[in-house]
Amino acid sequence: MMHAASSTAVKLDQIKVACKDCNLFQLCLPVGIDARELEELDNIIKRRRPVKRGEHLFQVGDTFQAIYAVRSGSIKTYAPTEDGHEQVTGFHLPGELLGLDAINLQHHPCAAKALETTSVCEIPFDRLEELSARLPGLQHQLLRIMSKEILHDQSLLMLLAKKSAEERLAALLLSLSSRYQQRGFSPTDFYLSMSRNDIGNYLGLAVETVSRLFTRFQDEGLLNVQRKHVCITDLPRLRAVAHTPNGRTDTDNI
Amino acid sequence: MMHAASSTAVKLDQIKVACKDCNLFQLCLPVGIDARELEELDNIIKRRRPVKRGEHLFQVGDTFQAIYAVRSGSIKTYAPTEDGHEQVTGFHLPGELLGLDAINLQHHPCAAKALETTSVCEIPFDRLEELSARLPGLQHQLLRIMSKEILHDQSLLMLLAKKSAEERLAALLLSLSSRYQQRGFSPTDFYLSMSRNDIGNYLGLAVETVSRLFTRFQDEGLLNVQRKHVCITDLPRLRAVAHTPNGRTDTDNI
DNA sequence: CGCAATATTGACCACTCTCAATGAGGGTGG
DNA sequence: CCACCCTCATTGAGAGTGGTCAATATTGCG
Repeated sequence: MMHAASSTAVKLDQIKVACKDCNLFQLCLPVGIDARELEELDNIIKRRRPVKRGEHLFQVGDTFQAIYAVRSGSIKTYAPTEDGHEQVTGFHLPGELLGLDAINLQHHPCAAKALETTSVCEIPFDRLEELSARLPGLQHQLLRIMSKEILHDQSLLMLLAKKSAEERLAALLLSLSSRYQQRGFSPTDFYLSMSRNDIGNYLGLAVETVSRLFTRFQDEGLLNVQRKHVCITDLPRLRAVAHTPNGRTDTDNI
Repeated sequence: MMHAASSTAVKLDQIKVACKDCNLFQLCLPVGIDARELEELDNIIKRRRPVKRGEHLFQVGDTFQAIYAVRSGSIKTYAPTEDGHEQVTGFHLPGELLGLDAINLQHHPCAAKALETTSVCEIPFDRLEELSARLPGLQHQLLRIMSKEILHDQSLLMLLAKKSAEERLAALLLSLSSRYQQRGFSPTDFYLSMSRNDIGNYLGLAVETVSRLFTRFQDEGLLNVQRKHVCITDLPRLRAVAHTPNGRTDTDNI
């Protein structure tokens, strides 16, 4: 009995760790999902072999089968525009989900490419849907997550519609900072896995503008930047530049 | 019996009509929801007294209780920005839902104001969630709708990040055109219920720019515009200006 | 080591914003 | 019914942010 109990405890713990590792806590933690339910959720999650830099997790038009959670590394999603160019729609760091935009049409409207060696969890969507029909808590979380995604996009809209180049880049840096911090990494010292091109594309700016802004920020003593390595030296002043009131803000969603 | 059958038929028909009227077909039609389920859905929908021009359906920060479907009229949603201004996040025409961005935080991140006398259906969200846990078809539709919303926002992102003022306004007009057409109204002849200010705000442009573009489009023979009344006279060429390949496009989502 | 891709920096210019004035509706009250 | 006002829309002139083009520097990779 003792043994059994212990074994169960270990098992549950492993599940929690795996789940956390997959960063699916956002799927299960916030509202009550009990141990059995957590295990059911864990059962449908597949681990995939790591995706190498430049490889695609999925391509535009691929039929939709699963959503993905980044475990480590980073992914960029981008969509082709009518005029043949592409628009970067997001950078996905550990703990973040991607693929939710494919549910409606059952195929991926954007492609997902690894910015570095990246490991992800794959969550078959039909099984998730099935499961969430049985677990109200899970259904609720799923809806919350999708709502959060909508909110995120809306805050990006604001950024693009109203903010200057300076404010946009500052906001992106603050967003990365806060997202890294949430995952236990340094909020002031991190590597940009994406190119200047990706950043410019994402923020609706020319590469040259992004480059100039990085040097300007550095000249103004806000940060040190050396190629892909960024070290924010004056977070409060960077927040001022972004015009986001200090403390936790919408930038969490950028 | 005859009587009973007839009565049932009428009842179902009424439900369908009401449902269509509420434009909740998107919630139930596309995938199989049977008559009984349709009735259950219909039962939780509330009709509200019409909202007059300038009145709010909800305010920023209001606790989230329901999502809304526009039956007739039009609604604009807008969010306050940090610097005290506001950002218009969407125009909602008959048949379109609003409030999905409030699910995550349980309060409305944006306000909804009627642009004209507008009637809406109110769908209490807790009851919808409850119902969709029992009806897999409904759950699926709900997720699809939210995914569609995400897709919509992403196409807007592209608009704001990459397109010129000209392309933006053309895209908005085409979007309105196609949405009116879907509802059985003329795709070339309609009233703009929103002000130039709202349009500019939404598209990330100054009012003056919007105004100048309207006159330019008119001078170029693309449309006639007189205050709020727009008559598109050269749809193909307007599409060319928007740089959206002809036929049905993403603009449905703008 | 050399090529290719990515970043940085500079000069110039265009698009769009800002500021300012005028014009057009729409409602209210005299 | 008209005068008035207030909001909204239009139009013009000037300025500035950010884009484009081009050259150079740096890094990574075969």
